[in-house]
Amino acid sequence: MTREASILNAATRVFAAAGYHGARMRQVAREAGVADGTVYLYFRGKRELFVSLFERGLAAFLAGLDDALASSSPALDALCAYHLGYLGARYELAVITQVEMRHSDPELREALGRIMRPYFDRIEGVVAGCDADVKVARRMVFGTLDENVTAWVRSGGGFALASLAPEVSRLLRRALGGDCR
Amino acid sequence: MTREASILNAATRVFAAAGYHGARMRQVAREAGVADGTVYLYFRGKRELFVSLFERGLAAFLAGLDDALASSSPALDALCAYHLGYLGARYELAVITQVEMRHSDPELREALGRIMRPYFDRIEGVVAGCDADVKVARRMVFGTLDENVTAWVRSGGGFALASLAPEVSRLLRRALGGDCR
Amino acid sequence: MTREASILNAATRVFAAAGYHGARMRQVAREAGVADGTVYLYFRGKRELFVSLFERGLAAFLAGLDDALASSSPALDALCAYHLGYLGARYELAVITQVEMRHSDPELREALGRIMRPYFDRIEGVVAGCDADVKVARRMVFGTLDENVTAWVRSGGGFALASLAPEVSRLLRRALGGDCR
Amino acid sequence: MTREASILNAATRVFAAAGYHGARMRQVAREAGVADGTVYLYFRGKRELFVSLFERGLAAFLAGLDDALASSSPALDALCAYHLGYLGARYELAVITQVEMRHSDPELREALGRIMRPYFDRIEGVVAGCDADVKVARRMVFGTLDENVTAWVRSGGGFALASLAPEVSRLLRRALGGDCR
DNA sequence: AATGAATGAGCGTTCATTCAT
DNA sequence: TATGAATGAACGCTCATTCAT
Repeated sequence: MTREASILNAATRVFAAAGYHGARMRQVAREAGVADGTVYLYFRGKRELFVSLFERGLAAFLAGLDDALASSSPALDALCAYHLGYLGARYELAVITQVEMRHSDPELREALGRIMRPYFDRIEGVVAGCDADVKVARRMVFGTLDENVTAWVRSGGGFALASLAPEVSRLLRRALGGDCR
Repeated sequence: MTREASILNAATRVFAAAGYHGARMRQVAREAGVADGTVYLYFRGKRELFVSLFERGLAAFLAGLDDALASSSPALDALCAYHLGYLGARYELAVITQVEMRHSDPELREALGRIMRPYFDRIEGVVAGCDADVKVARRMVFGTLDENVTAWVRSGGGFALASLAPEVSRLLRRALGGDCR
Repeated sequence: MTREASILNAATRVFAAAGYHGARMRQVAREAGVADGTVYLYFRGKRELFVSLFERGLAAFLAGLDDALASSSPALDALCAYHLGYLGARYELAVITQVEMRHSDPELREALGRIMRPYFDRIEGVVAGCDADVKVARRMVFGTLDENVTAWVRSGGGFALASLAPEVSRLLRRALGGDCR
Repeated sequence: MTREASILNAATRVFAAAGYHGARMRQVAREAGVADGTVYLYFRGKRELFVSLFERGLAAFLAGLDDALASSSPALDALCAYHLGYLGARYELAVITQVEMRHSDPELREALGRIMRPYFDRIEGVVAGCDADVKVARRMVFGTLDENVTAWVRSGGGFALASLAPEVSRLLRRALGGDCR
């Protein structure tokens, strides 16, 4: 594993456990097995480390999403199953997503918003053509998925997140009208 | 206005403007027109101040909710209109809700979860009897409303939040099945 | 002694012993008998503390200078005796003056230059009317005095600085022409 | 140009621009076109690099001084003209001299003092035999020259330093008595 | 000789909270 | 109750130096 990967792995654990503000760069370094200063050779600072983490997490998520949407239908079902399945298998990533995505630091929030944009676009692509305002529909889809992830995280991962997919997608399909996808 | 109310008002402004971590107790005191130490005569500390704010905000919200649900139907429509109308008229409260509700501090998060519980119960009451898993349905309703509030806050209040209510409730009604309420 | 005075006293010792860059705010606080944060209640930061020190040191110096010039003549002799006598009795102030007055930090240097200006003006007042370019003369007077202080500081205070005054002023008087003051 | 010379050249620029404390070894290496570690093959560390710079600067200065003193008289005039002319043509060297010669780091200061010794000896040789204490006279000569260089550096090189030589040496000659050289 | 990735000690400053008045 | 001066623990980041290659 490269040093950069070690640091990102460590950062995932530390940010998930302590949150952005509670996370200590020293602990990231320690858990990555590098010196404090080494982290700064790979990332400009705490914020860039966090944003990188988020960015790569979403990039990996999106990379798999395309396959999932291509190989299964209806697209909405595939999306729900993928979203819940992906995060349901990555508790720490889910925690980071839930806890930190809505952040009070304006620059950080702006960066995270930018990163999420491509996912929102995919969702809008999926709901386009349904009998629904595309933005409201997108917010419904994302909000519903996200709120279920939140509940799962709040429960400490106490149930199988992926098992919610059928009911979630059934309701969403019904919401968006019978024959849009 | 009592001193306690002054402090809570000031805290609303400060927390909304700067977020929980960015907020300074000194500024709360200053804006409330009291000395630094005085805040601690009314609230145990920063966290309790924030939680109190949140608690009272939700209590007021819930107080009006009952009337709204009683005076209009279907209940789901009333709920959506009320949620979006209430926060759409209280930008700072909406900011606080969105930005800070999912928080990394475990104790704080736990407290906020406890506070939200009664609202979740009302929503579950509204969706009970529908053809849907009650918890998933509740998460869909809240997640959808919440995500629309988030979008509104992100836009800086750039549109009329309440105007989304018809479309939001149309989709939610359809999701939950024709004849549940 | 007020807290502010304690801090300035401590700062004098610490800056003299370690220089600006070597000085530690923690040690200033410790020697002043206050907590780290207390220093920042009285001074905005390290630089302002240093500049304040310098400023007050020069203000006190200038306050006495007027009396000295008024009560003895020729003015040039009075000036030399006062300069060498004053710093000769204040080793730490002399160290700070010598070591730190020409500083590489541009903002700091600018501030120190501004502070010195009034003294330079007095010197120019003393040499005005002599058969000499007033600026060059001022630089000669100050440079000569200053270089003798430097030598004294370099020697660790190993001789009586004030005892140089007669020879210094004799040479300076001769330099500036017989009958200017 | 040898690597060592490249490094010294780069160091001159960097130290002059940023001062000793503001200078970064990395930038010296970068400007010299070598790797960070390479600097340490030629100089033990930052301090030795700075001292070497100073040492060679003064050595070159002194090498020319002998010729100047030999070829022109009176010696004092030659000295002044040479000092002001030399530094007036080497702004960066002048900056380094002014800003850093009186330094708070005790070891560094001691080293710089040792390096200056030969120049002081030459000056004392020039003023020996005058009607003046030789040390006080030397300090007057050096202090006057140095203070004029300081003023020139403070002005950002805004006038011709060498043009001050006639007035400076006129005053110094007068100070030291008519017939010493 | 040369490289440059890695090190890790070190520090100015902030701010929630306390407590003597 | 109210004050606000005082506290002091806590932390992100820098940078001179090292050393395996």
